[in-house]
Amino acid sequence: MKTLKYSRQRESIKTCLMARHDHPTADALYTSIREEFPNISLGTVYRNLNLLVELGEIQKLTCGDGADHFDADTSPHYHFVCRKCGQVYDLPMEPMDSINHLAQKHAEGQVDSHKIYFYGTCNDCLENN
Amino acid sequence: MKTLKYSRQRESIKTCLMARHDHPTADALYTSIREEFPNISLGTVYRNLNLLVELGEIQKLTCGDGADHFDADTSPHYHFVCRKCGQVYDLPMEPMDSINHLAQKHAEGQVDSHKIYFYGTCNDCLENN
DNA sequence: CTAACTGCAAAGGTTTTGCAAGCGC
DNA sequence: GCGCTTGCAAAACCTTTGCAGTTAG
Repeated sequence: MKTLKYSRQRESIKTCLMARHDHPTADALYTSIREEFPNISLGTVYRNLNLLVELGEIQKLTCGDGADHFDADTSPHYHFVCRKCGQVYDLPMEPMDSINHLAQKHAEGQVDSHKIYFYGTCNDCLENN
Repeated sequence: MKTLKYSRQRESIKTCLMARHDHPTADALYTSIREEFPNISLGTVYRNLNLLVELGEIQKLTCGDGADHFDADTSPHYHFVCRKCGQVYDLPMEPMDSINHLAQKHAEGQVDSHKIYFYGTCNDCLENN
């Protein structure tokens, strides 16, 4: 077990992610952070995001558009992904705790968690046709 | 709209995928197909897999382990992903058709479909500790 | 003959990693 | 000072693409 040390970069990455609600990719976050730390490297952003995911302080979203997205909200909730623009939205609906047990009955193993992604077209893309 | 032409390679890719139930990655499928077509290229495998996905004949699974997996079963069903070995299993549970409507009430857009991935440890990995 | 398809190889995009220097404790 | 962290750059990895040759209709 390795001991964590404070780092201004990690602090900033977490703060910045908590302040946004658009579930940025590592690269988008990197662009933001560079306003405060012009010399930070993309490798550092990735290393810290992975570290924060391991610590359970943030979560990684793999919604199928190529790059992973990150979310500072680790409470159970679901996401809506626009297939046109790729934007990822929080979905303020009740988490379905019971479906882990439902899945458990049919799974060939121990079920711990689940993720749900809803797909469709967001209002912005519907309007701008 | 472009017209499709028959190709032995595409035929073989689909047949091979239908015969397996382990949701292979493009590369794993490529290795299999090479037994029948030693000269097939990975690019051809990707091109045809994407084509088959567009046609709705197979589906792509993005479960978060880096590479996409493919599934010849396009009927609505869910998947169980082992976090230890990365194996993807079919989950023979009832599809929850109603949750699209549930999500629709809270979504900032038009919801078309959803995917659910359950995560945990598969029996093989539990046994081999 | 024409347009779709192929193999090959190169390029593209995302993420990880090795290394020497820097910094927290 | 020790060891975690950083910046940089290279590498690894997965997927797409350009091209010239092949094949189905």
